[in-house]
Amino acid sequence: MRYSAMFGKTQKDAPSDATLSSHKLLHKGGFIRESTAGRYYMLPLGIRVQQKIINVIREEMDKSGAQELITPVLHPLELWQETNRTNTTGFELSVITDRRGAKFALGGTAEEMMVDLVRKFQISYKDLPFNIYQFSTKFRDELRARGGLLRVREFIMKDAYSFSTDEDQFKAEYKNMWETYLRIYRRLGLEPLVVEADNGYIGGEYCHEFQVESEIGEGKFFISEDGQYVAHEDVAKFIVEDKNINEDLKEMQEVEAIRGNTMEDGVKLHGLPDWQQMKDVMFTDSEGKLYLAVIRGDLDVNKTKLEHVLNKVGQLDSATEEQIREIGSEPGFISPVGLEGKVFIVTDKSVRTVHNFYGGSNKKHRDILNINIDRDFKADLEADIALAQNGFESIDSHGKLIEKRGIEVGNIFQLGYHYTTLMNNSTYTDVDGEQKKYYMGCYGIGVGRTLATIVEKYHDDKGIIWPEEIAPYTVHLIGLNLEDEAIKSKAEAIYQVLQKMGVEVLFDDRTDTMAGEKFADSDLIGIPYRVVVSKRTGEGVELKLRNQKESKNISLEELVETLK
RNA sequence: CGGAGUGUAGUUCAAUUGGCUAGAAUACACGCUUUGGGAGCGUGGGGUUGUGGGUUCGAGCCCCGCCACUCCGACCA
Repeated sequence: MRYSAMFGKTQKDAPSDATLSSHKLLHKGGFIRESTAGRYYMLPLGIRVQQKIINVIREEMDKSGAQELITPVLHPLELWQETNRTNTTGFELSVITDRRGAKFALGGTAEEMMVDLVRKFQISYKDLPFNIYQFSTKFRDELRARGGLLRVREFIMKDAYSFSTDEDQFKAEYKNMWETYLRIYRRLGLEPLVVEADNGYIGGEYCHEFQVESEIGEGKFFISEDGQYVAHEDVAKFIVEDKNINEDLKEMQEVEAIRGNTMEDGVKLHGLPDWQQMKDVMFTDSEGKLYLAVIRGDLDVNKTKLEHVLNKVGQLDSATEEQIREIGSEPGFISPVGLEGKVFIVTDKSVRTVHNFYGGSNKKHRDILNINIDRDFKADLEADIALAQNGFESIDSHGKLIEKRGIEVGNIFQLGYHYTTLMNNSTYTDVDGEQKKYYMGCYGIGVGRTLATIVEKYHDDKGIIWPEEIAPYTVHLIGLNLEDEAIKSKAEAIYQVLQKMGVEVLFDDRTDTMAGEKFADSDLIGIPYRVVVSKRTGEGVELKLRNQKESKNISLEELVETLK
């Protein structure tokens, strides 16, 4: 490709609102251009990188035994109604209506479509297991797009769906995908951590995220000191040590408490440790039913865990002050004592590590001292609903938990019978002639996000440093002094030779551009091999690798040998 | 959805208290010059100041509505 003919040139300035390196560099380098929030044009340079990433994923997926196909972008809305996901998805479904009035969802994920496709066939147990996947544009009406390509509203995703007879057969495929993903990311120059995570609206019981460690990442997770336990904040487990559990139970006592509504206010007023305070957080579901989460004062409630133990995934919100007052309590002074029967009380296991809690009384400016579970109130449910924090002790003696941030570049989900239970006729014929439900899994990789993550990891202050496997071109050939016919024809000749060899070359053939500008562009674009032809290079050329400082002069033969 | 903020040339930004034909840099086009780290000179094109209304002799600037975008949070991969 001749630079002079390429659509989409480099640019000195990045948009003023771009904050991330990947966003700035991809914009300046001429890889992407903004359309509206969270939607991007992918320019010729960007497409080449994207295509190479896709090819790596495709090769490894095919090697794993998965089979590529494609589903329509418009999903009949009835399918989403069948699984009751028109309301429960985390992202807003975009729905359009055709001229006959038929409604379609713009696909954000394709479980329903794949199950619907599979049930159109007469599948026997002999056909199982299989794994089908696609690359397609996904639509997610994110509340807030951000960070260049990292969180967008339209993006290409590789999504795979496995169908198995049972959990055992599925687990083999889950492991297969796990290993396939690690191979894919290794080829892309990424080393993600595999993090236990929450299934969210996708459904199913367990899943893993592939997180590339990064300060700009949105996902928070924990890794144990020995590296054996890696879990997302939503699901991370930890040991809650006993506090004053040997102290005798004292008599409950209501006292005046002129204080503010925060935990600190309580600590200050009573002069007692924060862990002895009872923290009470009120939640409501979509029907207005109230749930009181009770936890030790030094811990926080993990809403995801709470939703799971209540079987209300994605359905809980903080209760409003009005709702709290309606049941006879008071914001900032909530207590489980006296609320039994009025709300559903869930206590964290940490409530059993402390005696003689202090906390609110459901009355403004009145607190209760020496609250004890069982004696003074009863929980409707006891569970682990606590949020992990940096430095907490991990379970199973893996050491302390270390907090990390990461970019989630992919995930693998166990779906089990979730979709095949909700969708009619999604069955295969087993050996005994019975119709049985499929055991499913799904596996996603965000292509654009992966691309941006690679840039986040591979760049310097001058530009991108693409790993060779996915660089838009292998060689950036720079011609200087091109007004000199001899030099010009030599550069042209090298361009032809490399192309004939099958080497992908971007040839900076501009005659009206300063040398410095060409070098700056080449650093910005980040192609691995920079080859300069000029009056200085004589019979040979100058070769410099983008990831190295030194350049060297070599002969044409050596160049050909290097790039073979 | 809550809080904060911003919309002026393709881009980055100016424009005094509300006052003359809305400027500069960069990018783009042409000419000259120049070719090892974003060079120089000259000329030129490029704006319904997001949008609709209002106040005013006069609005880029003040007021109101709407739209878009950004940041923080909530939400979510």
